[in-house]
Amino acid sequence: MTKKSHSVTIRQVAQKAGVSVATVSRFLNRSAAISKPVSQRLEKVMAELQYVPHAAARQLASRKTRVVGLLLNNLHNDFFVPLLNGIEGVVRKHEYNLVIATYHSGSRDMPPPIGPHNTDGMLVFSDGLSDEDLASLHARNFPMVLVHRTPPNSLPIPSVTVENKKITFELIEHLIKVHGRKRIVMMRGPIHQEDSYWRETGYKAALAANGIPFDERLVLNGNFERGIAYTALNEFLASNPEIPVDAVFAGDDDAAIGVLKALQEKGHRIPEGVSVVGFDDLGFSAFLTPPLTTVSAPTETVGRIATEQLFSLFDQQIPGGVTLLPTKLITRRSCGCNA
Amino acid sequence: MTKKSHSVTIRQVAQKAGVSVATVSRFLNRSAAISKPVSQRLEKVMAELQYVPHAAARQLASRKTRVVGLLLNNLHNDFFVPLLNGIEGVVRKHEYNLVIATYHSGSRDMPPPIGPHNTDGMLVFSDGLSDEDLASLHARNFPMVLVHRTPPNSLPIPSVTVENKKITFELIEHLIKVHGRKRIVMMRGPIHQEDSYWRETGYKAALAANGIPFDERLVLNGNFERGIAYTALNEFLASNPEIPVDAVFAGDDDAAIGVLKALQEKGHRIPEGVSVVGFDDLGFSAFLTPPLTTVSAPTETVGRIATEQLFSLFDQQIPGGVTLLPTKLITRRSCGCNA
DNA sequence: TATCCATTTGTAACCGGTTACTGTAACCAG
DNA sequence: CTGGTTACAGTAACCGGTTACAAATGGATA
Repeated sequence: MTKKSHSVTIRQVAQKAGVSVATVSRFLNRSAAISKPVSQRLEKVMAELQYVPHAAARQLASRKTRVVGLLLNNLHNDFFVPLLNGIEGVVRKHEYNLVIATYHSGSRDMPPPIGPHNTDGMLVFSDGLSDEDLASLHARNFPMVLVHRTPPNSLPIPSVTVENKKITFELIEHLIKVHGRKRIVMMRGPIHQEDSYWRETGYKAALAANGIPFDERLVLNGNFERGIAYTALNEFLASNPEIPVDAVFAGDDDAAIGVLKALQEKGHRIPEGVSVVGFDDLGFSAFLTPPLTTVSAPTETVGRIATEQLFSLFDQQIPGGVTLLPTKLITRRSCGCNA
Repeated sequence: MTKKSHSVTIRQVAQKAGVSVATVSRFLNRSAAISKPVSQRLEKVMAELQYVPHAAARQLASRKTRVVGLLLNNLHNDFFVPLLNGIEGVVRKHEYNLVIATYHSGSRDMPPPIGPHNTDGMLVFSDGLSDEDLASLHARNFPMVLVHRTPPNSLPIPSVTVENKKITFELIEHLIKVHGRKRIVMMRGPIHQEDSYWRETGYKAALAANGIPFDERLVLNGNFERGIAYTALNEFLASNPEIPVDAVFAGDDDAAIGVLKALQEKGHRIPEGVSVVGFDDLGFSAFLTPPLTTVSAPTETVGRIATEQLFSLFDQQIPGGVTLLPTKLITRRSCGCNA
């Protein structure tokens, strides 16, 4: 067993090509003009030696990591596939690397795994970093873009998210006005998650606007996860058989899967007995049983724009403020439409 | 604008604590015993200074990155959520970082973004690395675990995947024997993808075992992607109206979504007119219209085991050979069962 | 008290790049 | 022929840690 054989260094390349290390470095980074003959010689030698620059050495010397971080609460939702896809595309285009890590408010006894020490900047989609953490990182001039979260104290940290409140208002009002629903259960998302907060606000506003009293008992914790939503709704149904639920807003499409399962197992007919609606319009949502009424959110675009803004921060360009992408109501059968 | 303010170094900590840098380093890495009073003093000083070790410097000196890489063809499939979840959990448990990158055979003009120069080892779920690439990395002693791919030339590279051929045989035979299907379209996955290969083999074997002649025209490219599957099936239906298709094996559940869409748009009734089956049993599959008959594959477990094997390679432990996880037929309505 | 061993700490040479500063050659105008 | 550019290349000091080796400390033993 030879030891880790990445032993080809810039000095070996330099020696073999008969030039100095500075020349090789400049050639690698295009940081100065190198004469044609020398360039060609270097190209050949590097190929022969299979030279690959050592990332850590480069990072140490140049003080840039060429890495962007993505901090997530968890990885339990199909929502992350389009998001990651949008992010990764931009990261790769810039020839950076992407490190993803989960970190949520429950892990606050350990430091965040990514930060200024190992990334040039990061995308924050996590409640693991408190407002103070964000402020302190921002004060240290660390490039960040918030995803589905607005900056604290109106700090000039760019933020990319989607419109939640108005569309949820529409969604709930649709249930009330078009389908005559009155006892609408709402499954909350993770606590302190902003989408969740605004969706709840929209939900309450729609109830109020239509003269339906708000009933605290109808708000459950679905956590934007099918399993948790399934359990929560089951418990609710079992312990409150006297409440005549006629609709469920699942919080998001993932949770909607758990909601459908729980309701169908109890023999509820959807949408005849109970309407179900979600949020996000994930790829599968049009094909659920029944097809899910939901809100389409441009998740891949969120990822793409957020990452582009992060890179523009690297270039010291003006930050983008809060970017609020439009959402759209998608009515399918699960609410009672298209029957 | 102050410059990147991560300026607290180990020497400052050492000076303020009145010890040498070696002591601080040893304390950080627990690489030698440090006396109680010194430890406490260091702890306090590091907190005061908010010292965070510089990852690149550490990597350079210790010749370890504490990073594991994951190479993927793309990020277009919900399949990746459980896979990533399994991987990330193990990575975090070991206090490593995870960098994910897409790299497929079409990107072969550029070098892979991750490798020995920036990771301690990697998980390969990608056709971007040829068998020769793998062999060469393995020869250089670079820890790797293959995911859904078997090692070339029976090289001792651990590999974790799921049983494809036998279960696909069962799946197709189920269509034939139980539901009397004879003209079964098969949507291939990405070319050179092994799951795809074995599923195709199982498909052919089932046809042969049941006296159904293989018809090349019925094999389409679905690429394990809903959009591509949708387009491919649409084109097929449009240009071969004379072929009386009575079943479609979508290749995987993601493609099944596109298949359902294309068939339903053409007015086919599922499962009465055409049976549809998938593979993977993703979270949504039981809730499609109609519920999808598929094969359940322990994807999160694949991710977890593969990552654990990678870490055991780091410890020089004996590699694990090929791990073949069991799969299981799940019959639902889309094939004609549970009508 | 002198000697020895074990434990803890310190000094300084790396790790493999980047880059400020310097040097040299080639070319031009005067 | 000389002085001044311009264009390219080289030397060596960093970047912030790790660790081999050496040394100091202190307690036990003779």
